[in-house]
Amino acid sequence: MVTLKDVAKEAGVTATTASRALRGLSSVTPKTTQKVLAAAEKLGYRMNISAQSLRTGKSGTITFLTAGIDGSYFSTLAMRFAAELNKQGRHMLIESSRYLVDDHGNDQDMSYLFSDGIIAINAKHGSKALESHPSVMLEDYAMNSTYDQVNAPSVAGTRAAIRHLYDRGCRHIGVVGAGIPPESNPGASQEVRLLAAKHECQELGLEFDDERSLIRVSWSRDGGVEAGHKWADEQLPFDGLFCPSDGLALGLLRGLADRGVHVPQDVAVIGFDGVPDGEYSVPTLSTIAVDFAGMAQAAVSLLTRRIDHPEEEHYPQTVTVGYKLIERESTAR
Amino acid sequence: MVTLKDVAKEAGVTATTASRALRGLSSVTPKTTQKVLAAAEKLGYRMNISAQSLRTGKSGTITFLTAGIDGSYFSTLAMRFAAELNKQGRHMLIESSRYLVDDHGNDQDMSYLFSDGIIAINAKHGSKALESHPSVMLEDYAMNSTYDQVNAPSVAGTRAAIRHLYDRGCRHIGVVGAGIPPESNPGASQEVRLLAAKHECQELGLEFDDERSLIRVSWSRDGGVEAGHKWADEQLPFDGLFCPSDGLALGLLRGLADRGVHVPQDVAVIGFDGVPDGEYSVPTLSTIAVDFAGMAQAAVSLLTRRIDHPEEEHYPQTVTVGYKLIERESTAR
DNA sequence: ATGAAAGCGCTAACAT
DNA sequence: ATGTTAGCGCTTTCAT
Repeated sequence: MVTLKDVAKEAGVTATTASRALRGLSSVTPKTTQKVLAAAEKLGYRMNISAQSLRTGKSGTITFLTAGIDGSYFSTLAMRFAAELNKQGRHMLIESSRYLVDDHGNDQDMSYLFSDGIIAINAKHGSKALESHPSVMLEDYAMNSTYDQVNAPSVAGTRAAIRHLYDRGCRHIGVVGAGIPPESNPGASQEVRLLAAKHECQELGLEFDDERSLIRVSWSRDGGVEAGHKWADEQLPFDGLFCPSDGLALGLLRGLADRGVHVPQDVAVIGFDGVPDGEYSVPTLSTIAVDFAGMAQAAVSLLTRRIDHPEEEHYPQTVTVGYKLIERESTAR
Repeated sequence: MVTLKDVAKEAGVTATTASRALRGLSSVTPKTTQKVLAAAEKLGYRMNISAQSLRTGKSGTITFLTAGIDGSYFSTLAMRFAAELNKQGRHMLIESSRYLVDDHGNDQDMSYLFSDGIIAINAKHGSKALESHPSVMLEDYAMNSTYDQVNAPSVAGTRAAIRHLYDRGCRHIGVVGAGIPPESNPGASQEVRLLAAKHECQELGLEFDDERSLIRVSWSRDGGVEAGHKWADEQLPFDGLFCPSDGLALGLLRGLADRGVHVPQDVAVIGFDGVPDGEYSVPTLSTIAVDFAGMAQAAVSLLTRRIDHPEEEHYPQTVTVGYKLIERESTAR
């Protein structure tokens, strides 16, 4: 293994100078720098990140903590973050939170903690990992959080979606998803969007009943399929359906197709997120496209600041990014 | 920051003993181990991975090197690998190779090299990163490779797909994708599958013309859309279409829908990969489902062996995993 | 079964 | 502008 010492010897300087040259510090003569660079190249030198990290206390790595990256939503989001971090010369470590807790809900494996900061989505508060690092929570929505938060525009976006259905002539709007009121919280965005949908319906003077206006299914593509079957089989009275995620909406489209239902003629459908898949579905999916890139930028910049200036006092900040209503076939009528 | 020393002091032992206790070595009294564990817990000790890694020369991390994880194919694959690695107590670092080369094609950022091994997909040979680590190439297909390879069953799977179209009555089979012969190589699997399709067609006694049997489009969902338009607009004579990736197939379905073409009545379509999306498309997509989990297992075990036994001589190995033909609506006729 | 000492490869602080 | 020294936190000899 080629170490800095080897490079230094080859270049006829000490390790310190070699280190400085490699990092491009201006205190080194251009000529010396050249010699060092040439020596490194010649020997095929690769820096030992562990050593650097041990010495400097920084690893240049951020952990993206998520239950999984399967599905377009997570992979699209994860890619945005990777791109944003790479821009800064940092690297992204993806961890599946599902492997990190034991049966008692305690952190199981903590080795990922060597990263400089954590970006977590749908994580529970108070975990040791989050506490001991600069962290940003995505889609958290907790009030008075001690973490920085970066959220999708769930309220504004949902209202825009409902209003869009209304503008397209829908007067009986249904919402697909799990229950509203006290129910448990498998992702806070779900609850927020469901509530916002209710409010907007009421504001538009539409009837909204917690029992009957909701198609209660799981928050997944399969849940969407089930909702589609229900709409047809139980002859639900909705002429417009809001899905608080594109996955749900894409499943719904499939479920309705199973029953020969025509979208948007028989019922209009709109999703939320703006994953690329909605561009290719049959019919194509109208949706609220969230500014994923903006989320990545915001989160990374929040994190970077805390990492680079650990001495500054930290005031938790909440960023809500923008959205764009994308009108496609599923509401074209 | 709580270090091993602090824990040792709290437990009334030395750092050496504390280290041994924490690692569960049998040379430590159960009683001492308990004391150390309790001290660690009490102080909220978290091991410094950089230090451990510097000392042992292992980081417990594998890099998954890919151009991007967008799209179901990559994210599904990446998740399988993350799961497999987590089973072994290792962690997965995802790197986008697109950020790792400068304009001259040289490695740009090499810091990710701190991982113990690399799993690369669609990577070019000979990069420093790959050379200096235990690495496994996915979907490589190069003969006489010096790397371990883990491949999808491109030949067998493709032939099964073509035969399936044939069994469903198709006698004019078209293949969607970029050109066969000398063309450049944006992913070796593409070329292999195209060739296998040609061979199988010929074996079945079907006409296959390099010019006319191929719908030349880019290897992407948009390429699939374009192929669909072409089929309709140019009245191509195919009654069955093979897409060497599900992305292509899903795009094709959309492109055909744009022109009001009915699948499978007007033309049958089959894909390759077996991503979950095909289960929800309209129509649902017949496909060759690759054993992703098997790929992950094989690659990780190959890698693990080399990492844990660096002294063993290395004979590059090629693993080809299995597949399953999944018959869905797009070929149901 | 436990401890003492050395050192992994790097960089920050302090000379010169 | 460059060198010397020390030490980041851990594990691995080698003693005891």
